[in-house]
Amino acid sequence: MKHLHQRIRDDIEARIMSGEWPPGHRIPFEHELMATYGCSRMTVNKVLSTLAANGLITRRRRAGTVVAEPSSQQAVLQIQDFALEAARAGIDYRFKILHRAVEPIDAAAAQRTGLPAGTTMLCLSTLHVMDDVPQAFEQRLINLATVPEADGETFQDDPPGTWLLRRVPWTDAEHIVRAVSADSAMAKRLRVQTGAACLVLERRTWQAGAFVTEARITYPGDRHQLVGRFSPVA
Amino acid sequence: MKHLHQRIRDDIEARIMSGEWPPGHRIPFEHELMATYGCSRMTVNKVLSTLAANGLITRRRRAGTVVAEPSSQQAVLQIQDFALEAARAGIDYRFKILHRAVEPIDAAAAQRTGLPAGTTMLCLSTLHVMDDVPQAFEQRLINLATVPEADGETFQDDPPGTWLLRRVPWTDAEHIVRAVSADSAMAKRLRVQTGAACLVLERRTWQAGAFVTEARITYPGDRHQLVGRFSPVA
DNA sequence: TAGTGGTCTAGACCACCGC
DNA sequence: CGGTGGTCTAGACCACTAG
Repeated sequence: MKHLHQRIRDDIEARIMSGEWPPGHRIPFEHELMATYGCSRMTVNKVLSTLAANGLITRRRRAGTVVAEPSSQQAVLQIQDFALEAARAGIDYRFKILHRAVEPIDAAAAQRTGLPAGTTMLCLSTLHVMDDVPQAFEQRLINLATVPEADGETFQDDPPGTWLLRRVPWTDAEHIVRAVSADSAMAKRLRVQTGAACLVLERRTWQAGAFVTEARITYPGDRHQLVGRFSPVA
Repeated sequence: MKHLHQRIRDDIEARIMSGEWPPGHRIPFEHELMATYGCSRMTVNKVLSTLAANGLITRRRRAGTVVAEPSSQQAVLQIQDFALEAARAGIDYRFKILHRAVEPIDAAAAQRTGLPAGTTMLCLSTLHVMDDVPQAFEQRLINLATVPEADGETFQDDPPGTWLLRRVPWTDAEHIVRAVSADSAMAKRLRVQTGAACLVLERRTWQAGAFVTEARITYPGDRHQLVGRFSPVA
């Protein structure tokens, strides 16, 4: 192995993963690991801090370090950027803004976003098309109080999601994934049968507590899936 | 602020989040930050390493450190544990193993798991019921080569997923989320109309390269959604 | 090749908290 | 109270790579 802290980390991880050190098992103190691996305390500390940050172990002063209980399951899903995806696959990608308005939000949207009803937002409906096949329908709200420059933006080059991602850093996000049947309007837009199963991804983002945007993206169920790969340890 | 590295990190994060340092902006060198904050290089390095691990900045030797381009979007979804969820809500939860067999896997499963066709696995079909309403149908494969003790397990107290999570640590996982229409058999099991939109979550886990389990969980679309909250910065 | 980040040392002091 | 982890220092050498 190349680096000392890597060797130590791999070693400890292996013991935990193999079950040799089950949840609740006390891990050697830092000074013991120092002696074991013949290194300084900083090196040991870095390893253990990393493992703790990753949730593999729990550390408490005086009590020492123990193997953590397996955490609740999480799924990390990549949400594809259409333009990027298409470019990589050599596929033609286009998007079309079907609707654009600056409107006060309704009561339901107010509740979802935590903003007072009547707050005006930029409302956009966008259809994403690849090789002339509709791939997703996106309904988006953009908070003009947080992103005033969106008002004058024409979204000619980049779709709203990409444009926002490049411009506005976000600090918090909320995601909801659901399955719904397409109503007739959605079916027409996505060119599927009425009642066909669709995947709906809702995503709301905030920047330091200020609401930025909400996107509700509807994918035809037979054309899209969300995929994720995840390791509990970095 | 309490700790020096916290102050430094908050400071840099604030500059990035506010847009003062946009993507691509060169961050001061470590020795410059040392002087700015009057601390040692280790402290600065720890901060920048953390930020890099969180994807906020990109570091390259000789080239220096720059603010990272906003990463591709990710959704982190919590996958609920039925028993836990139900207990918290004071709802009755039960599960029923509908099918159990040790069988060689078919070609499709072999491809998904990366194992040779014909490998024998424990195959379980479980229905999850809350207050007498079916909430999910789970089809699971368990690799007996990795988890031999599953063979003798009756799954009387805990459903297979919970049992596995408690016993087998995992190092890698793959998730796929799709929307499908219920066929007649699934509709009957979940007590929905044939053709109703269902959310399907596929999850495959490995332990240090060895396949552990595959779960395909089908939720009625009108009864379930996956929810996640996420912050890009730890 | 020079300058950057990556790693590591051998100390130190402190905050916390279980005994 | 004493031992643990949390943080920090002032150095050092090394690996990588842009110029």
